[in-house]
Amino acid sequence: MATMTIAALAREGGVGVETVRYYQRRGLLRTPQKTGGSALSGGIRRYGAEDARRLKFIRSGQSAGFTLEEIGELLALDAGQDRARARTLARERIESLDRKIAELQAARASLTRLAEACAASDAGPCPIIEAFEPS
Amino acid sequence: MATMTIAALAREGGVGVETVRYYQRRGLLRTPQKTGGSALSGGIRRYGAEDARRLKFIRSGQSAGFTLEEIGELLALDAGQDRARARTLARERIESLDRKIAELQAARASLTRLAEACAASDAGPCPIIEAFEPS
DNA sequence: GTAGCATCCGTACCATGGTACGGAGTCAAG
DNA sequence: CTTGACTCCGTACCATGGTACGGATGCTAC
Repeated sequence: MATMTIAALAREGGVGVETVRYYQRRGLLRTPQKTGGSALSGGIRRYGAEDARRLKFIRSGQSAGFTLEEIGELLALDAGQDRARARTLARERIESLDRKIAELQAARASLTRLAEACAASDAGPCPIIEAFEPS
Repeated sequence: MATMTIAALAREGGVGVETVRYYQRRGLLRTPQKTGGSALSGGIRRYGAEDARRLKFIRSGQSAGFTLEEIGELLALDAGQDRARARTLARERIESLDRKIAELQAARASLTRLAEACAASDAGPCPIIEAFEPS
């Protein structure tokens, strides 16, 4: 249940070794006991499927726009089972996602207009700035 | 044509004075000549509608996901009229926006599922992590 | 038993996009 | 002609999310 080296774990999660260590420092991933090693020094830490799952969760949370701090809170809630708080976090994040999506769609529309206008004629000023102006 | 103080310009653009200065340092906004001032010292810089327009463009560009560096390039292109490059930038950014929008929509769907599952029962583990797992 | 990797760990550094500080100068009102 | 708000400018600092360095140790294969 704990067979991976840190490099294998990082590969599983699609991140670098240094990033795994960073998440450990941030308290998002555990730092397992070292196996082997002579009494008081050395040894290698080994990771298992649960660590990989957590790491993947962190990445998913990031792409959902959570900060690492919020992800930490979600992970804590997962353990503590504070359902109300979890629902609140989820709702807030959904609202924030909706705002961001609308914003990006508006930006996309502006840019599309720009590209079309720019492609339509080769004379006159390219309406880059105009495409962004409050329409 | 150049009547605003830096604070008025900042207010117009919905940013802070320090942010305007930062954009000047980054070369995104001009730093106009000082008016008044005794020969070699002092005076106040004044800004006009064109500056406000540029500032708003910067903010729009940011919400479209351009970095300040890319915005700088767009502003330069606006002057230089390199239409091909402008179109390329716009196309790339649209593709990037599409990817990002799809990602956020996927995240939203995940979170919605989470919230529903979490609301549906008050027993068992709240499926926070499960909602994010590769579905 | 040693070469040649990988791991461990602390610490330093990086990019991005600002925000704050502080002292000197400026300007408008009273 | 002073007070008080604003400006100017350099420099320092901040948060976020990493990335890099380097010496000591560990592990594995030959």
